Amino acid sequence: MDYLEGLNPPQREAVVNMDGPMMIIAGAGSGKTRVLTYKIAHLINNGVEPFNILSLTFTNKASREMKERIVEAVGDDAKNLWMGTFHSVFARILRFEAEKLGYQSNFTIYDTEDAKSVIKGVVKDFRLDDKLYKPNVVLSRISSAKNNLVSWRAYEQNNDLRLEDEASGRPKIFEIYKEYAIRCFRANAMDFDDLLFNTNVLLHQHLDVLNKYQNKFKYVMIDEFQDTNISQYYITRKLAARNRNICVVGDDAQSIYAFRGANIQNILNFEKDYPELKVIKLEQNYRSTQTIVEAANSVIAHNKNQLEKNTFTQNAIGDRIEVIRSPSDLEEARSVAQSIQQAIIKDHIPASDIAILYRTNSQSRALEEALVKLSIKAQIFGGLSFYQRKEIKDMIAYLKFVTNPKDEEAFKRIINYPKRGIGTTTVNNLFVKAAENKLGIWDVVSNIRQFFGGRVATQVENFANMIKVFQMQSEQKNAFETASFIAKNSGILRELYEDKTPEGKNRYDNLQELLNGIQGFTDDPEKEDKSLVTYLEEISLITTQDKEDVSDAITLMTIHMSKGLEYDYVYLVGMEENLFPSQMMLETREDLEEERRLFYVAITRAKQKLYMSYALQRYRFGKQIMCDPSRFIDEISPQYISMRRSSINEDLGPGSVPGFSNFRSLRQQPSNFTKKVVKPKDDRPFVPSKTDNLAAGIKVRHMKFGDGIVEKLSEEGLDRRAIIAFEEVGKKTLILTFAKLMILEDE
DNA sequence: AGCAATGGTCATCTC
DNA sequence: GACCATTGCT
Repeated sequence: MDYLEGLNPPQREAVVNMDGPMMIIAGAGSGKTRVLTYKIAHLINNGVEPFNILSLTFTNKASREMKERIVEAVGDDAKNLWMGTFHSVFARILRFEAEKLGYQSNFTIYDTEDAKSVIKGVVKDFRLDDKLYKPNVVLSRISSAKNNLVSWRAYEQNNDLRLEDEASGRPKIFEIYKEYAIRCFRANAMDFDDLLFNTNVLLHQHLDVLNKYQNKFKYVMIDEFQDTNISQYYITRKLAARNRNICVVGDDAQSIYAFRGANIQNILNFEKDYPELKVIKLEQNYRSTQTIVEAANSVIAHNKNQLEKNTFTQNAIGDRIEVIRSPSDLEEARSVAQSIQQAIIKDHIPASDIAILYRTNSQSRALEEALVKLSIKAQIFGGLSFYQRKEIKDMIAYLKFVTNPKDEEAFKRIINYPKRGIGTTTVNNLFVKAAENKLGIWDVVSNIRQFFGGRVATQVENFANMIKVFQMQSEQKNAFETASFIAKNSGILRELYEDKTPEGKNRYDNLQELLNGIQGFTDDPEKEDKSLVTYLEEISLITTQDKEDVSDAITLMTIHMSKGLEYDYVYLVGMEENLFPSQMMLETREDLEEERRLFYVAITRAKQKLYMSYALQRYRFGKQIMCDPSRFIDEISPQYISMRRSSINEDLGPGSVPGFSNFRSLRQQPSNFTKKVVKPKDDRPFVPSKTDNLAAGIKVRHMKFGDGIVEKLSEEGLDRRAIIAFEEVGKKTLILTFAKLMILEDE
């Protein structure tokens, strides 16, 4: 078949071997998405029914794109594939089977904010010290328990965990876990971890269900296997137990999600679980230049724990990695922005092929401002997502409460928003009454006269009646009609409309945008299930990468988010000790190795050119602090790096760069540089001159381009530029803040 | 009840 | 610098 022609031998082997367990170790840029796509297409071509194939990916976007490509290859049948993220696929299955676990199929999904709010409530009700039992800490403890399949009952009986908690001064965690679980269940709600945990419970306790899905999923594929946790691994192992047609794809060098329970051991366990395992290594990188691939290899070699593999490329050698040093974070942002402007203008790189990557979201701000100054369009991923904004969460809380009136978090958001005179005291009384009578909050609210009288009862009754109308609407109308009705009649729309401040205007627009989004969902002919519940599920499980790309803009995101993506030019900023590697990852070897894998991921995003940048001082936590360059820069073999400074006025002397040893070394220079390096005509040492007095007609020398004559000077925005006619490489426009030029005075 | 102002605390990454 | 929780005032 012709689609096999374009594959290299290991890729082809991965595609044509259909049956039995397989592990594909796929280095960065080795074409694994292609392999996975072809493999599924190949299965379908060979008679496997699409609805017998389960394929788990990392983002919804990835799965959507993959599905589209398979549809193109084998036809509409492929739409029946089960494809999606772990969370979305198993949420779907849990809805079918919810009753078996005592949930209702309209259960809501609690996001992290909801979860923390529940925990806050528990800590308060238990009269525990909220300085000690911070929601973040408690939640991550509970989360990692669930990801390791430790129920609250098991937690209670687990001495090791209890001792750890005692050692950290938080002996009551297990009680909070228990109460948290009870409250979520009472609210008919599952948090992210529950979606996986409960799937495990389902497959474990209900043999009929297990049988059903084992028969259904004759082939199971998992992408980004290195990022799966125990809970996810057990699910797939159980599902594949009958047919043993399980194919996992991953790269241990790119495992960067240990903090959310990912277990790199899964890859090693895999060989134990399936002795007949076929292992295929995709080692040829089709993405990046040789310099980038080898630089990345030289970095990852510092890690002890890794599978043996040898990634290589036949691509051109390419430019060295340029390291930019700046006096401060603001200067850094400016230099990077200028360099990007140059890349767009001079190298004709489309903005959409350029990305700035950083370790923490907070770094985006300075960069964004610098880019705006040069009018470079940028799209920033991460930070507060659309669905996390207050006005959006409020509206969604209405939708959630209407579909699931047990949802206590949604209730708390909407009971007094917009203001209807039901304050915290009243709300607390309602909850107390519910607890006393062992009822849900809605049971009390919807029958308020049985419990309260007076003004309170009137207000609450009005609220309950309103919700009842909404519920009736939702039974008769589609998601969009229901949502618009609620927006109008709850008073949210008016509330936001009347706020004439710019922020208020913005919130109003956001709400309209949300309604548009819901309409888009209802009108989408591809969607078979248009219920509100499905809509809510979809937006709860959205991944940050699912956002559609804005064309014509450069991309700013964290390194974590960039996994799986690629760009021609990549700027990796904030290469400083305590920032990257993060100071929180310095304590153990495992942490540092994970951080190094993150660095590896960052490097391997670049196709053509990679810049790294660091600042000598930076604002952090409201203070200006001094920074040292990241140790990671030193871990790249020096022959792949070249060094420059953002400002030519800085003192230039060997050894003036702390922690940076060999930047001047020209040894082992790659031979077929894509950009030609011009040899100077004499052997005078290259010393950059100040360019203040530069004028047309002056002869200058450039490190890379050789000798030339200044033709014209100009100023654009903040930069001074010079057009220089070089003898060997022709005319170049250089930005003088960057370009290191040596004035040849003897001419 | 509800608002505005103040003060204290805490800073990764994310489904 | 951002997000809370509390306080004090109406």
